Amino acid sequence: MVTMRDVAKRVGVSVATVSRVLNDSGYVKEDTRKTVLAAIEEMNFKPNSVARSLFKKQSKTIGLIVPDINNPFFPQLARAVEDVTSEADFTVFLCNSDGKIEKEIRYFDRLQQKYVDGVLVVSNTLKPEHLSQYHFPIIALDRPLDSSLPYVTCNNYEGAQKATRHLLECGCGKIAHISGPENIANARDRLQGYKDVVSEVGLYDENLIIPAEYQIESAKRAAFKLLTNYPDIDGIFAGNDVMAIGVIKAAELLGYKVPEQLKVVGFDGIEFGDIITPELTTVSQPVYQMGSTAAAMLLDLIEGKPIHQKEITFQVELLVKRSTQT
Amino acid sequence: MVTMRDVAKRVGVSVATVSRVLNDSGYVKEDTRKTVLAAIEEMNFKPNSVARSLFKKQSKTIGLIVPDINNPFFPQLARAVEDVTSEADFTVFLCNSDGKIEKEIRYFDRLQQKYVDGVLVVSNTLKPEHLSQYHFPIIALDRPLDSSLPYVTCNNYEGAQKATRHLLECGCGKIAHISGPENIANARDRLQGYKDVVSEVGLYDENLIIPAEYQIESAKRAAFKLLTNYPDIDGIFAGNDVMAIGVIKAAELLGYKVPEQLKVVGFDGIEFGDIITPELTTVSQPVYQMGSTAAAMLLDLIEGKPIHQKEITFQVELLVKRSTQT
DNA sequence: TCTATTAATGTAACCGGTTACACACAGTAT
DNA sequence: ATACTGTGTGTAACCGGTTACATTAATAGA
Repeated sequence: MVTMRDVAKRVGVSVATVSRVLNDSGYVKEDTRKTVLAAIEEMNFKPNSVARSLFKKQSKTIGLIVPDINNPFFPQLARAVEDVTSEADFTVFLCNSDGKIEKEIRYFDRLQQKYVDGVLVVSNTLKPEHLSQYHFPIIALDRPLDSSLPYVTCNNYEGAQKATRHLLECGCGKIAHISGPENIANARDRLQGYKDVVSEVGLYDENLIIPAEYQIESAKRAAFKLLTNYPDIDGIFAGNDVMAIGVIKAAELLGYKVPEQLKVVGFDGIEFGDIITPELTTVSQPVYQMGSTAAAMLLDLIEGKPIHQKEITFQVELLVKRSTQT
Repeated sequence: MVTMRDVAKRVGVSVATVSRVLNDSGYVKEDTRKTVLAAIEEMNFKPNSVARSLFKKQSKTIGLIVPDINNPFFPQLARAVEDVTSEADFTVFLCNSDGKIEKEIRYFDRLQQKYVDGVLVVSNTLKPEHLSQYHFPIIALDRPLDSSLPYVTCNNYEGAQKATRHLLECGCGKIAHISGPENIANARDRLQGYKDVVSEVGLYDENLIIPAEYQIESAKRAAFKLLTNYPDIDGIFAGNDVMAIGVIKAAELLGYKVPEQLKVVGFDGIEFGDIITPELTTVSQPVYQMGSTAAAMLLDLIEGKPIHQKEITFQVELLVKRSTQT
């Protein structure tokens, strides 16, 4: 590997001069600059970022911690984050925590040891006391961690209301909800949005709410149970799209016609909602935008820029498709 | 940040001794070891991996370059890679190249500057002459790059044959193929597998082959064209699952009943093949296993272990579902 | 003419682990 | 008593950029 000293020796200047050329700092005579640049080119010298990191205590690197990149929501997010940070010459460490706090902490430690400049994290479990020891900016994504930490999320409560109202408007009289895991904030918000709307019109019934795991199979089982116990259910709001797909699968198996006999709404707006038959009505989050906004915010924090807004909540949009057509 | 010197000072030993304790190297008296360990614990000292990297010229870090993490094939791969390497205390840089060679090279340069210990890359464009300047192990994933480079892939040719033969066995007499981009090796292999089988039984017709982009919309258009020009097509083998979904969507719009009038087979075995109606018959690749194998191989290369096999080809499996039911 | 000031460059310490080498001392073989 | 081996520890150079500080020359201002 060619080092700065090699370049300096070749040109006959000191390493300081080469460094100055490289960083456009201090005074360098135009002639010298050109010679140095030529030598750098010729010798194919690439500065060693590890050495630089060591001295500067920053690495042009960020960490992205998600529960599982396999969950269709996260690749979009990861892509957005990578696009924005890569543009600013940063590189992204990808970490899968499975939502387990030990893994999250292990990753945080590792990332700190590698001098990451900041971390974006999707977590339900981390508390301020875990995070206080890390001296780099942290932004929570999708799920707020703590009021002291900046976060980017979407309006889950309102989205759930929109979904539930839409089912009412479609003429549904018995609307069930398959909710996400209770320890996930957005699942609680969505549940609350549903509850408030059905209560408003006097349709609240706690037996029509079943929690599941944000996964197809688990939602399928939940839907089975619901539809078996209450065959007259005519609308189901699922806590996310993946679960809504499970609902449609279950309904199909039980001989329900969607949307004629049963209408289904999901949440997230993942791409695959469109491939199921019938296409899925859903509350769509601007996932890419959420990721890119969070990433841009993190870069600002890293550069020490003031943050205009510590908490950003994106609005969601109801996309009406076949699964709720009247 | 607590440094080794802080710990050394506190205990009253030299940094060398602390380092020996940390690395279990050289001689350290049992008493000393305990005192040092206690101080490390108490002071919450975490060794700085950047400093270590600088000296050791390796970073416990690898790069993973994929075209686009949004493509449903890659999250699984990424997850496998991260699982295996994380276990060995490595961290993964995620890079999205969009299949563009400039981006790929930019990432390679960046990764080299960060002293990555190795790279896993999915690419169609990189040539040995681009790669020769990088002095860390590289493994090609999914698509072989060059005979000199180790790679992990699956038997695309045979898989395509299986798919096509299956359509024949289902009684199809006019079988079309929507192929992937010509510059992608696996697309060429799949095309060839198809061609060879239809030729064998005298059904080859070049008009029944249309190239598309490994994407839903593009495949939808291709299927439209095929079915419009040749309404008696009764079987379509799509180059991947995403395209197969496009085919089913197109068939639906044109009023074809799948599988009664038209049978469809995909390739890849992505999870979402099961959510479409009818569920998709596909040639399934062991994606997770491919990723974990490649990662394990890379770790071996990094540790200087001999590689038993430079080229690993996984067998694929035909999963028969509703979309080809007779 | 003498002192500031700016331009241009070099020297060396620094970031924080790692390790070659030196040294000291114990125990053992000769 | 001498030489040798094994144990335990410290000193300082090293990895490769960065930058505070020093130095020198040249130009400007008094």
